[in-house]
Amino acid sequence: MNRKFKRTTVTAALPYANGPVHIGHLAGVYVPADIYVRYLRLKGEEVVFICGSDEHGVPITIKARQEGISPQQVVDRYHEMIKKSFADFGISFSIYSRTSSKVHYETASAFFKKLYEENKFIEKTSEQFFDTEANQFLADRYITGTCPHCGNERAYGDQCESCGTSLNATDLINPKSTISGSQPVLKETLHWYLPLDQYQPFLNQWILEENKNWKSNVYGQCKSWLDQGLQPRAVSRDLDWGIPVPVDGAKGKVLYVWFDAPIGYISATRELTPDWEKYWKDPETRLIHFIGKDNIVFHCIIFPTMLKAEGSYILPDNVPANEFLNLEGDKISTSRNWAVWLHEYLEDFKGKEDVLRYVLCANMPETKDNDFTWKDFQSRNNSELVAILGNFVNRTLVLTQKYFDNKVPEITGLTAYDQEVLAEIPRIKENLEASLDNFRFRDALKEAMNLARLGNKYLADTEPWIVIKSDKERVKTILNVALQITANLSIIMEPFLPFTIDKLRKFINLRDAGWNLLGNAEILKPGHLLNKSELLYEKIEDEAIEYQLQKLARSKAANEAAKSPVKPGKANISYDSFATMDIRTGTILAAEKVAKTKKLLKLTIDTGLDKRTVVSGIAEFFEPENIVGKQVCILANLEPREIKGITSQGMILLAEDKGGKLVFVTPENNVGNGSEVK
RNA sequence: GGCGAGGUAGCUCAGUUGGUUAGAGCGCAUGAUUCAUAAUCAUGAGGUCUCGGGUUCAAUUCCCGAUCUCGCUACCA
Repeated sequence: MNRKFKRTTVTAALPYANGPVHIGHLAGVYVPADIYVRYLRLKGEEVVFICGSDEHGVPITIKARQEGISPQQVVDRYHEMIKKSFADFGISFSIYSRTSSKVHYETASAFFKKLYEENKFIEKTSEQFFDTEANQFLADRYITGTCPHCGNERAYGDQCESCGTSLNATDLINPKSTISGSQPVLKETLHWYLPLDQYQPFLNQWILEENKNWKSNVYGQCKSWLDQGLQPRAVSRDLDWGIPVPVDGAKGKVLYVWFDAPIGYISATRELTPDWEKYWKDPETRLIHFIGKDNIVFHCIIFPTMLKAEGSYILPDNVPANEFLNLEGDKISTSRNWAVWLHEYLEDFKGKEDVLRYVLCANMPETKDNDFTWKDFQSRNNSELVAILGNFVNRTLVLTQKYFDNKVPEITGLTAYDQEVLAEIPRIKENLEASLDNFRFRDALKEAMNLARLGNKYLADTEPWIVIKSDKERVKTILNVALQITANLSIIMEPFLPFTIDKLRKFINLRDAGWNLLGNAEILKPGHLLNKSELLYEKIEDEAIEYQLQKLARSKAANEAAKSPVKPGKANISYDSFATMDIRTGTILAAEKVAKTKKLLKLTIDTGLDKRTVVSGIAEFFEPENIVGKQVCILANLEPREIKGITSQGMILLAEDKGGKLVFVTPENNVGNGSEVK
């Protein structure tokens, strides 16, 4: 669109190598990126399409530990799996690399080193848990202990999975290292921080002023971050899985995964070509990042800041982030196995790569979250791909076979209507280009389908199967026009449906048709011999859809089953430890919502001992006016704690059901306030 | 709670720099047609543009408030 650029570098978000790829990833990132890249290539533009596996970070080390294998084995497995399924699905990367590659280690190290040597980082020490037996610092996830909120003894350092509370590792009672089982100690550790705050003026200018044309979801999200004010962010971690910090005395420290991952785009380009610098440093190169909305802050704020700090790189021209795709009304979830996995789809629907590409493009979450349903998948296949595109092509080819021995007939004279129809093609091309140039993929696809609709209408209007009885000469022209439409379809559909177009090109015996031919009414010359044709698409029957729905139903059932078991009991304690808890009955005298919170109620409780204030996270389940006067149980000798500026003295006892719903533990009959519960 | 995005036909989504009859595809109804995978083509029904205020000659479009959905973020003793 913007003519000042000579070439384009397109990146697609690096998939995280701890699981396979699903339709959400595809619809959000890889399908649009691939369409865009194929479009540019067809136009003869210079473009590289960069992607690879993101293989560092704590979740991969945890998965490795759980399975008793090395992190490298985990990423090897998923890297191969992801790479293969992308290739089978026709995502046409120039290179699909990985962040555990040697080139990436060198690139990321050098990048860090340059910023370090030019004093672009700030250094800070902080206290973190350290395992003296294993001799290493512990990520929050590697620490378990007793949750100070619910008493669950197996809470993690970042979150208690029993009560859902997010924690700091230092909050845990009796913290334990999951590596050695020993009690970790707090120890000072040094880390490097990227001072994003120093780049705020630059970012404000660059994003808010110079890139107002970014998609509204992207621009809005950036503005929100910038308005809140940016903070320095650590770019290193104490971990043994990752790229070592290339600084003396930084033993046991690696680059934080979000720092090394985007550099992976650069590394992959280096791996692809010695001439990589022109794709990253030439101001005449246009850099485009395709990502999902969860990645906006990294690609619009952090990575550009890194590039800016480094100094020799260009910045992204656009970051067309998509929203999320839901599945049958529910959020896609890897852990809940609520997903359509690409590798499973390719098995279940062999030869139907383009059907999924089509459906995901037609229903792409461009401006808001969208829903994928199998019924919609079936309907788009049967009533659009089969009935409109496949059908038109088949009608045209079958008629040509029947009447003209599969040779392109000559034009014996174009009517005004013929000319009108042919003149539509350049108009469709123009509309489609305007859409694709602005990353409106759904519109573009619809426009491309309009050409097939035009073809069907043309045949219906000219009725060659009737005219053939009286005027074969006229039918020559009609089928010539229909064949030119078919040839044009084979160009305009190529970015969207590459597998289909492969087949179609063979049928019409046409090789190497570039974008510049699109709109041309003489692509197929008279006398040109066509090949034998087959159907481009077949109907998808109810059984296949039913099978997929049952598969999902099984996932759902498995999730329910996993949720139901009552949590395992805790270890025995002595009566004495129980007796240390002073649990009393009390009456709620007053209740009000704590301002600016979603869950908190400020309660005034008559405990018999005194009247005190307790803050409780129950606002989602109770209306303040409905609970005044209610008698409850309260843990009265819990250490007071300040919450949102209010000192909370004690804890109200509640029972929580499977769904997380809370109910009060209330004496069966009203008893005096201050009665002991034992 | 703060911030961001969104709430438009049965379904999935466009759109309106405020202006007479608000669009597309699918689905549905009726008709035409049979070259084609019962596919196609034409016509039609279907919308208080989430709700309530305000600005205006005029609001679905601008402003304010409410409400619901999604995301980021705070919070949960």
